[in-house]
Amino acid sequence: MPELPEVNTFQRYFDASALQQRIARVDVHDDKIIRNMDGASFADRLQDRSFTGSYRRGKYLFAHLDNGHHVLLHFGMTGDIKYYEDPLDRPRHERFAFVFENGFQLGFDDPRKFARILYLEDLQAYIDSLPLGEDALRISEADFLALLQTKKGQLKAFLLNQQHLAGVGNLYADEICYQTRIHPAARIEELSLDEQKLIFASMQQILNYAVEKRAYYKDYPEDWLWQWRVEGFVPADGRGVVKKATIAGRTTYFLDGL
DNA sequence: TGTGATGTTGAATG
DNA sequence: GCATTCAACATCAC
Repeated sequence: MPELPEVNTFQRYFDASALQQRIARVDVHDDKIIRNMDGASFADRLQDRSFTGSYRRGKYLFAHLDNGHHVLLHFGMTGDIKYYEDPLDRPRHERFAFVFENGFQLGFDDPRKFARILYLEDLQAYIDSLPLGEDALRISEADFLALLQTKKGQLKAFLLNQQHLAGVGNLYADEICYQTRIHPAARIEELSLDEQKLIFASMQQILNYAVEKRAYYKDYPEDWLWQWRVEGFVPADGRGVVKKATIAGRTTYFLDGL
């Protein structure tokens, strides 16, 4: 699930549950997703610390610690967090959990283990090392248009590239193409200025709406592609037919025959 | 049983 | 240096 709106929802959940509490210990069941140290070291670094805030950029959530360091939570394809007290509520694929002194814990669940957890002493150095583009909901229209001028290639590849723009993933990229009625394989160097502005406006509208709905997709409008990712679907305006193909290396549902 | 899945990275190629 | 393609990562669900 985790694209920008989902990670935004995780952030709100994290802020509402995990801040300003002493971490009594960290239980690490599987340290595969902790990428820059082993589980014991990670637990050692976090013990007796507390989280004081968080910062999200794209799909990256940085948890701020009271010593000025950060913990990166990147959810990969299947990451999730759950705050609970009863051990019976432990997520099935919990890889580690921050155990707070109030008896509750924040478990990090991740069946596929594609998540990336890092203990960071220098947040900015890490972001610079990626490098990570501006957040898709914080970039200005002027900067977005200027960025587009410097790139070429397929629209969907651009939207998915986190170095250019951070936060849009496979499903929201398809949603943007669907709602703008611009083909995901369109070459960005051939888009008109109006089309470029339309993409920006649509991206803002879609991501803001999803954030507002806390990424609860069942509340998404019927005229979104979201629940119609099925070949053969014809939108209400009768423009095109939904087709499935691989574009920019990812499974893509798009309107064919525009 | 085989296939594909909301992400990222690194290697190879053009 | 860019853009593109593909394999790899690991597990589950259909």
